[in-house]
Amino acid sequence: MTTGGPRARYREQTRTEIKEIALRQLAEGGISAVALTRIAKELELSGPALYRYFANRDDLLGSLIGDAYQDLAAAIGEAAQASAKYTPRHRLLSLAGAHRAWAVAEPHRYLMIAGTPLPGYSAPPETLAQARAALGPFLPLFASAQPISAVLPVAEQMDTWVHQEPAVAAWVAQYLDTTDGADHALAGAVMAWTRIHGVVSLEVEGLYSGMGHQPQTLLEVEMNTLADTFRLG
Amino acid sequence: MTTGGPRARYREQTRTEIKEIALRQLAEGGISAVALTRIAKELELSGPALYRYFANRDDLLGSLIGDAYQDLAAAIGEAAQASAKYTPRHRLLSLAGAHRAWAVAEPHRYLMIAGTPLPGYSAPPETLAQARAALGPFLPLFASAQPISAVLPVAEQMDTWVHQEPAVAAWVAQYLDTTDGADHALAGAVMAWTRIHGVVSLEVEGLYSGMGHQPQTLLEVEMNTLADTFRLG
DNA sequence: TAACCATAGTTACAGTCTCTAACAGAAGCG
DNA sequence: CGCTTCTGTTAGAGACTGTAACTATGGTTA
Repeated sequence: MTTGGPRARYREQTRTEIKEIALRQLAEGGISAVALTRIAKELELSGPALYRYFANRDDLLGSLIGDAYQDLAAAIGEAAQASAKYTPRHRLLSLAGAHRAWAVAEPHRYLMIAGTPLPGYSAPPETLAQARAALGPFLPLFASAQPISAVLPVAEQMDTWVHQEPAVAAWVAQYLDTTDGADHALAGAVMAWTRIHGVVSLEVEGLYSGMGHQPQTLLEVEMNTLADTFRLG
Repeated sequence: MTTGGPRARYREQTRTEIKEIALRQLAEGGISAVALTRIAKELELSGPALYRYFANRDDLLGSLIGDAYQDLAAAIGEAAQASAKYTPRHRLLSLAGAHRAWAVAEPHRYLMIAGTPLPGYSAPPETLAQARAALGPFLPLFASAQPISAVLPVAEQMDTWVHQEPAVAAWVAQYLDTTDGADHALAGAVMAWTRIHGVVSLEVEGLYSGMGHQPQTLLEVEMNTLADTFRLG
């Protein structure tokens, strides 16, 4: 679609080069280490030239955030494919493990999407879709679940949500054959996401340092107890 | 202790004035909005004067982080006192609610301690103690718990931890009369902390926006299921 | 009381960074 | 071939952190 002339091609290539250097800076020094001037220097360009490719620094970071979301969603999607034939409980552990593995491998990118939001940055509408792409593979695991009654308050809120917003219903329909059990599926997905984020963000932020447990083990326990709560097989 | 002459008093007062302005900047624009030059301008001082009071920007932020930890720990401690006579399950909900209430009331301060770590900032040793002060009140709730077997992997890791590090044993002893059940207590506290962080950080970071549930409800469900897992009364 | 000196403040400046303005050259397109 | 658009340049404004060198002041002490 954007395959215009050779000019558009060159433009796209320069954009990716810029992003590659930005990713390296991100990996080395965190988000605040991403500096347009130093990227320009490395490309042997002069500072303002970069503004031909990204409107400003937030635009560049937003692009990185979008890529990161997509990568994470892809990693989870692959795990979902690979584990499709196993039990829901097994698949839940698999998806959670894939989520954590990605985050641990790319801590700064994970923090960019799951950590403190940028000061003035407001996520573009696509972000919502990308977040839902990452969450979607969790839905089928809980579709036919029979959660214990303690979960009902959340399931009820999910029920009204899916009935009020057609976009949500459409999203759920992508991952579920029937819309039956959408409330349980959404409740399970949100709770899984929440617990995974709890374990993984504390690990990646280094707040578990000096504590005597392995995040991997904790994550497995969290997912197993969640599977119990939803009475997964 | 630091009550030296009048000079030390004035110094301390200026430090708190600086921190007050910094807190306002933090509340208004997040951590990146805390700027020494603008603090100086507001105090009608010239920029470099502030370096008499804080070695550098990280030093100032570190001081704010320490205060925030202490405030959060105090809020949780108060909730523990106020709910001391109730059931462990009720107390767990109470402590979690206090944690969340503090975070929602002071989102930027919460993100400062629980969010993306500062680039070059490495927490001073006191931070560990402060984190443990916030976690301590959770310990007694789980001291005599009989968790389901799924939790055992974590409890075992906690057991070796408390046996290997005397500092941890001492910390646990502050909140538990007996060191019996320290493994369950630590496992429960860490899991509670993890789940609370999961819910609250997603809420504060705005990642729940556009989702059809109330964080408060979700937090209660998370704590109730945790209480189930530990078979709390 | 007078001298002293640590402290709190100053200006000047170096260096980094974002981003705008004005302009120059070159590649593509009709 | 000429026009236009895109890509790049230099110059510079403005915000920020942090250092260096210097000055004034007020508490402490002989």
